[in-house]
Amino acid sequence: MSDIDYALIFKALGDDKRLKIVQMLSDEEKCACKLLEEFIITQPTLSHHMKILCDCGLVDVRRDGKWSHYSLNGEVLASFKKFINKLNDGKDGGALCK
Amino acid sequence: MSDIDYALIFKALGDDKRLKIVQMLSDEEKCACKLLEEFIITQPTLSHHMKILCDCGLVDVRRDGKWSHYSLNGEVLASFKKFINKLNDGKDGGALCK
DNA sequence: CTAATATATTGACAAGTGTCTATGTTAGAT
DNA sequence: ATCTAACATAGACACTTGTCAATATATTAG
Repeated sequence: MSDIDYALIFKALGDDKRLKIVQMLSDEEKCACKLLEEFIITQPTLSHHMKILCDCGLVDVRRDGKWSHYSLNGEVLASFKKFINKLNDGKDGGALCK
Repeated sequence: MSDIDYALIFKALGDDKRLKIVQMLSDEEKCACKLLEEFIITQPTLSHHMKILCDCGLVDVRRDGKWSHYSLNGEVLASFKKFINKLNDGKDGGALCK
């Protein structure tokens, strides 16, 4: 259930276009053709990016006839947020003494 | 002040070793030699990874004689968390109607 | 000064990545 | 079945990346 590879998620988001795609998927799912309109890349390139986003677990696909609808996976996103929010710099008066 | 390239931060964290380094820097700064002990990589390779982490803004260096002490940059980390926490899947009863 | 220690820089190389064109696959319309 | 639309897959290519050995720089000790 929690075989999440966080480095893989970071790597997936470490590309301008994929990061923008994830932001576009925030709050609402979108089909590939809608996503494609926002970029000046070919359809196979978008398909490649979506595969990377799906492989890391952050994005789900819902097939509906000819269309592929992509959305953020709520559980993985929540775990990912949790992972990042646990990081702490030691300067903001936390549990550590100076 | 907020010329933060988030994709660059994601890219920096998209490597197993760099992600582990950032976790090691959570809560307390560490010098390069301490970090190096945890990995089976050469010193130049660690130096290369630290440069990438510093270049994206997430990590700061404090030079102290022969030693370089690395720590997480609180402001960038906070902005980064904020950026990620704004992402939302549209399924958890947020402001959206079904 | 010389020597040693901690770290950074350079140059090289194999492996990985983003992109394209071409082709394949699947579903709906005619 | 044929055609078209939406998407995926395969192969190729330039570019980037992680790694190392070798070298350079900077600081401290003697």
